[in-house]
Amino acid sequence: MAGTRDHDGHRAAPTLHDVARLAGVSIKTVSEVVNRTGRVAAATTSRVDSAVRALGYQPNLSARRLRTGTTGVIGLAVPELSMSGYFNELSALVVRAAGERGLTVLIEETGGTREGELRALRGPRRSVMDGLLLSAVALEEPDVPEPATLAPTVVLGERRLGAVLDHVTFGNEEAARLVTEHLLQLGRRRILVLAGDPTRSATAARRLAGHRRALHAAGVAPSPELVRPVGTWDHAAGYAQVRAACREALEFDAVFAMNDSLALGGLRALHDEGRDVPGAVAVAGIDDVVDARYAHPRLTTADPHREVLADLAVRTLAERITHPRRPAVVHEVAAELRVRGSTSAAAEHAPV
Amino acid sequence: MAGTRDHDGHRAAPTLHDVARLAGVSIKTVSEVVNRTGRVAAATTSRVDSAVRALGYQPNLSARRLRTGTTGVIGLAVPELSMSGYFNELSALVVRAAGERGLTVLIEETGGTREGELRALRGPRRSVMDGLLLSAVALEEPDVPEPATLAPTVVLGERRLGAVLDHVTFGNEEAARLVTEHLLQLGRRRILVLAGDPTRSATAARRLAGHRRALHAAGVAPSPELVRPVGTWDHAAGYAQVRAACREALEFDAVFAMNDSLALGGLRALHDEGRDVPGAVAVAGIDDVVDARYAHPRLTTADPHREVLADLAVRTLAERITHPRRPAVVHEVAAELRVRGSTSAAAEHAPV
DNA sequence: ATGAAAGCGCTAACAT
DNA sequence: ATGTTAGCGCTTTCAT
Repeated sequence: MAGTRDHDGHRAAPTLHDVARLAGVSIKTVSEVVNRTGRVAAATTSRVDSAVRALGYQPNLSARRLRTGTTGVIGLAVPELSMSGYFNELSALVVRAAGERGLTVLIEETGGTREGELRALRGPRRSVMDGLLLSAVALEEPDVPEPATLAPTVVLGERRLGAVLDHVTFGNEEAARLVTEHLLQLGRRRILVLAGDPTRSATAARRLAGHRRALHAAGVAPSPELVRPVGTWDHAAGYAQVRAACREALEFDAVFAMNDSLALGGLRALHDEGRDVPGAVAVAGIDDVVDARYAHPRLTTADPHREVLADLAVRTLAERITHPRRPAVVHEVAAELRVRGSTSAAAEHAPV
Repeated sequence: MAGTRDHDGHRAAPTLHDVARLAGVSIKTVSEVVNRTGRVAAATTSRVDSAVRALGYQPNLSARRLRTGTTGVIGLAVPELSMSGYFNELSALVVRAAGERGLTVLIEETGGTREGELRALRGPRRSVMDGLLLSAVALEEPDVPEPATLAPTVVLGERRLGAVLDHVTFGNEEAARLVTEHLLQLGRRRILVLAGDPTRSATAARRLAGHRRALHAAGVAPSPELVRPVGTWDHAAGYAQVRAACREALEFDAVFAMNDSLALGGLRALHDEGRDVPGAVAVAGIDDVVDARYAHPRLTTADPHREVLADLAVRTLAERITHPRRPAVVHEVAAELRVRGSTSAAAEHAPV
């Protein structure tokens, strides 16, 4: 019989013990066979293997973790898994990249707050994971616990948590600069900015900085009234702000959104207001989300190369897990401008 | 000193023992204080609490699980977390709903294959989770292990895994019927169907059945050439099939896509082909993805009420975890038609 | 009200 | 080549 029944008639999962008894060997031998470690005689191995199959034995990862500190589970903490957009796509890619390395991903939302990020960084959930990928937006350097205390951690996004932790970052400032430069080159001078709060989000701060730098380089004075704050970085916020700007008769000939969701919301608002895109208003975002490529018109944006980023992040974390004492590394992935129909009518009819 | 240093100078996480020593009590007392269980004197409690804070103690969930079989981690196994679309939004909602109940979500991709789903159902990862939410598309009833063997499991999607497991399903057939009826009422008779493989996906089979039922009820004969197979249910596939249909000069006055990603891809293809939507071709999908509401024109679709679904799923699983022996339950969430501009020009200018 | 100790399933010294 | 056993951190009976 596979396993033992508890008083309820419920069957407990078979353990090494059960397998050992069935195969007539010691549990150590079973452990070695299961993990393909140590040298076990071929005959014994196959006997154990069939016992494993007969019982449907599966190692208990909690027990293994308790003993060895390893589970094959890594954590991914993001501000929030909104319905659509960057973190959603990123986590899909992280799950994929992790899966390719035999790792499973535990997803946590931090809400983008200091408390949430601290909870991810040192909360009890850490004890089931081998390492953590943290998309930090609120955490400040002094919050980071003494490195020796910290289990393997890789920070995603702006480098802000000191030189102690590995970082995989994306050129946020560069991306915003590229997009803004592109709009300026098209002759646009009144660029509406859909901007996250730079005091609460490092990403927002970097992107705003890049935008300003491009304006400055082109000799265009920044107009405070063109910067429209958004709380959440989603379609609804982009729609609301652009719609409001139109109603207020604010003059603008371009929209630079800090991400594609905002841009797509803004695009929709412009349709509803009857403004021609890109004729009257050019629109661009950052992220190169899938839906950007299928919008009407297609959305010009900066591609952060999320696949590269996700793969690099998982690889860096895997490295850190196997080599906890190596010095911290920093990887930066460059952004790439994708010009499409929302800024250039010519680009709209190029091949997909 | 917080914790002990290992030979490497690396600091081990503090344990109940460390806290007990610092507070001058036994580890049992500490355990009771940490879990707010049993009656401990107020003075002792506060002494322990400050020791916990001083050391930054965090319970080791692997050890707890080993002892009690509980971690606060649940699994979510989906066919695949594509870049955008249904499962993406669903998992975001599940993570949210789980978070509200203090649960964390371990995400797994099954690839939509029998092996992948079996792996999720009985693989070693189960030993770190309290329960599993399984979006089964390939698994057949006989694959399901004897229920007594199985840890808490709730199946999402079509009811196909017998009466043994809890199911939270969505009215797939109903949804497809609603959408098709709507298109027929508009006078459309040549409906192009972007259809997943009904032999490989139960969802596809149900949706196709609903579509056919609506056709039949309206006395419209189904035309095999109008059913275009798609491998993946994403934008690219929808784009490719609609584009191909146009090039082949296939006549159609509507597109019914089995999900919104396909529909949005198709919509883009129609733009590129210069077909008027909804004038020449009406387009509708299923899922009510965020981007459907911001597409141009806005996409008519069937809303599966994902929030309700996600919440119900998590709640059902939580119930199952606390009451393993209760009889299995089935919940079905009804679909709701959302008429928008992609089928009705009038609807396009209604309030968002 | 608090403490001592067993044992969850596993790995890895240490024995044989 | 295989077996015995300690102990990872925790909860929980059983004593006190």
